[in-house]
Amino acid sequence: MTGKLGEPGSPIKRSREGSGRARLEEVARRAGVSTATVSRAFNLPDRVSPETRERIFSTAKALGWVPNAAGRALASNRTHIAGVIIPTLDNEIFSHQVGAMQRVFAEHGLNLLIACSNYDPDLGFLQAKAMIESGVEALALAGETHPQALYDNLDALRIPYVLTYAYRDGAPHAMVGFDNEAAFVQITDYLLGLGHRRFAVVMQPSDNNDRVLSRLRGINIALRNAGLTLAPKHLIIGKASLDFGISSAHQLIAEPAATRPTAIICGNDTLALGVQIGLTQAGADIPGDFSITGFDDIELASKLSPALTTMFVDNREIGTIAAQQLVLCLGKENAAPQSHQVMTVLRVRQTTAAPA
Amino acid sequence: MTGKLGEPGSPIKRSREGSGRARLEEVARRAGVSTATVSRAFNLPDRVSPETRERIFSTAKALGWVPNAAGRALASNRTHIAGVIIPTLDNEIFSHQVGAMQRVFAEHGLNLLIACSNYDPDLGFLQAKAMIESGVEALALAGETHPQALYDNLDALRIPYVLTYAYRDGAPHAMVGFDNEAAFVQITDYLLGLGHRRFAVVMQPSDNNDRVLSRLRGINIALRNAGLTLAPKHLIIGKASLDFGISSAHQLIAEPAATRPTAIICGNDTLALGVQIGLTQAGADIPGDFSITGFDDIELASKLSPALTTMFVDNREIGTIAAQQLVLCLGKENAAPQSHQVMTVLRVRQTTAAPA
DNA sequence: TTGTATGCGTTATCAC
DNA sequence: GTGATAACGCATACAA
Repeated sequence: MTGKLGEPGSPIKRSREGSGRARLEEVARRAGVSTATVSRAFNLPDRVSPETRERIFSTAKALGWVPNAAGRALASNRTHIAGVIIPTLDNEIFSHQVGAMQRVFAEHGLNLLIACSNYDPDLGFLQAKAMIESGVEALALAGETHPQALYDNLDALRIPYVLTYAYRDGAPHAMVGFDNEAAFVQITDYLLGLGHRRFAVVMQPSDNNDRVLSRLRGINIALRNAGLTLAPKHLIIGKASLDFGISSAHQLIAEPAATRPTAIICGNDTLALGVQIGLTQAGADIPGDFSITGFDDIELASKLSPALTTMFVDNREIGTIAAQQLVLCLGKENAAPQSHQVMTVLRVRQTTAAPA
Repeated sequence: MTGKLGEPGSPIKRSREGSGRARLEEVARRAGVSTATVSRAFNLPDRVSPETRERIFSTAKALGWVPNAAGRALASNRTHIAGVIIPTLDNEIFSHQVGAMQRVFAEHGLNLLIACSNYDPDLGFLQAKAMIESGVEALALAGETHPQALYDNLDALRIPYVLTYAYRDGAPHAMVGFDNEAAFVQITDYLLGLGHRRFAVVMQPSDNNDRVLSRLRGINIALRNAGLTLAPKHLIIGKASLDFGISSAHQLIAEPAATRPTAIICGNDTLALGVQIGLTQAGADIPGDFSITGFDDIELASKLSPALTTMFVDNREIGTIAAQQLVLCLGKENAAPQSHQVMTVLRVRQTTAAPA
């Protein structure tokens, strides 16, 4: 039934449907070598004589043979697939991270599966399960808020993983990111240093979002250290869109000048730009009447007038390092990915000044 | 050697390293059923009695068993993996498309591989090959400019594919997108209708980019029909960044007012915003001195002052439809994906007016 | 350097 | 409804 006596013309009787594509075995038969040699020709070319190697390559090409992923994965116990789960691709923060990861993985012969959790940890868990069933060898997850069962599954299956966009000393998992809390302490301290005493915060929703919670914590810590607290009505939470920034601005400027905040800390540059647009529409002067800070430092932040004071985060570096850590783990047995803290940079521009 | 007599305690002697994870066979042994029944319990639950089914589920859970992707794929001849290749994730145009695709694929139990070609068709071909070797069942490719060998490979392997972000009547491949040429004819005609006669174009590079070539063609056709031509120095090509838009603006405003263009057609909203910023910096009045058009209608376009006249493109719809077409093909044998034209909408706002 | 034989973990066929 | 068993396509230990 096997190999060497089979005439090329007689199709082997099959009890099941195959893929219908050429198999390595057929390449071997036509090249007059064994299947082992064909396999070696592609995977360990040095151990095959140049002549037979070339013969194998050309007959494979003539047949249009492509190694079957499943067969290869089953025999070699490697899928060459990694995965990443992020909240959404609509935020350039994450698309930049994913783009950088994909590049690193591709350089190491790994394909990248991607899925979005839509800020829902349970959906993220489902996506991760689906990826595991597709045989991912490593996984990158945005943020720290994931079901314990996910971590348990990954540990049990010995799938290395890193958490991105966040970093905490002493965290129980490998993290590649920055300290969100410290970053917002820095922003708040900077504004306090300018003399601001009345603050507002325009932030994206904190549900299931450890990064946002850290940021709020950072702001509150810095304010408390200055003997201040954030008035509940000055904590404005909503979708990270220009529109929400604009409407928040209108809400803030409607207050009497005496109690009105003089500094507005925004959760990201989109919100900050929205606030800036809204305040400008209302005739306010920036930074004369209000100081505004953003976060991320998107390209537009430095080009508008007045240019936005914000915190630079290198999301591509986060993606690159996270992927590198995972690639490293796939080399060694039992290697665990290392945490890595990425630095942020406060970029002081024109939307901040001392209060009037 | 097999199953039913093996004591749970005695590890089966293996001549090779396995995955080290629990196998379906062990679930079967512990549940006191055959491997076939375990497989059925998960894949065809109706054909297994409720009691044994539950018993199987619980022992599988207790063992932490996860089906091996390779084994399953090899036996079932399905990987449940689709792929998408785009130029870059740094452009929200594509990240929105990918996000929409991922959602549709996930709803149909398919995981999504992603790769970026960086606007290099050869790199794209390599990425596609890598995906094919990972067993993708279907592929979405941005644009039409791909090596013929790629199309040939996909056809030979019977992997259904669609091209996105472009649409042409009578194209040889399934396409989901819009007619870039017609869209720019429309923009140009609109400006001509306002009375403009001197045009400039600020466009992203056209190398290996059929979409950009179509756009330029559209502009030139519309101008020619009006008896006009674009002066070479008024075709400014460069990276689709704010900075390039700004520098292009400075270049244009440096010309003597008599020969200066009165309308500036930009390849996308980022370039248009850059031009707008650059002209405003230079003290020009918009739309008094210059009319500006963008493309894509990003959120910011309608919020800035003056609001940008641009063309709306629903990239999420493109991604959704492309993925749906591919999913449809995976159902039937020999089904080919269908082309679908997505409509664009000219959104006239404040950056365009009749020339002085 | 090359071939032989076998296992990788699952599904599908067929018989019961 | 269930079990036995043969594929699925490839890689690799081992022998030659």
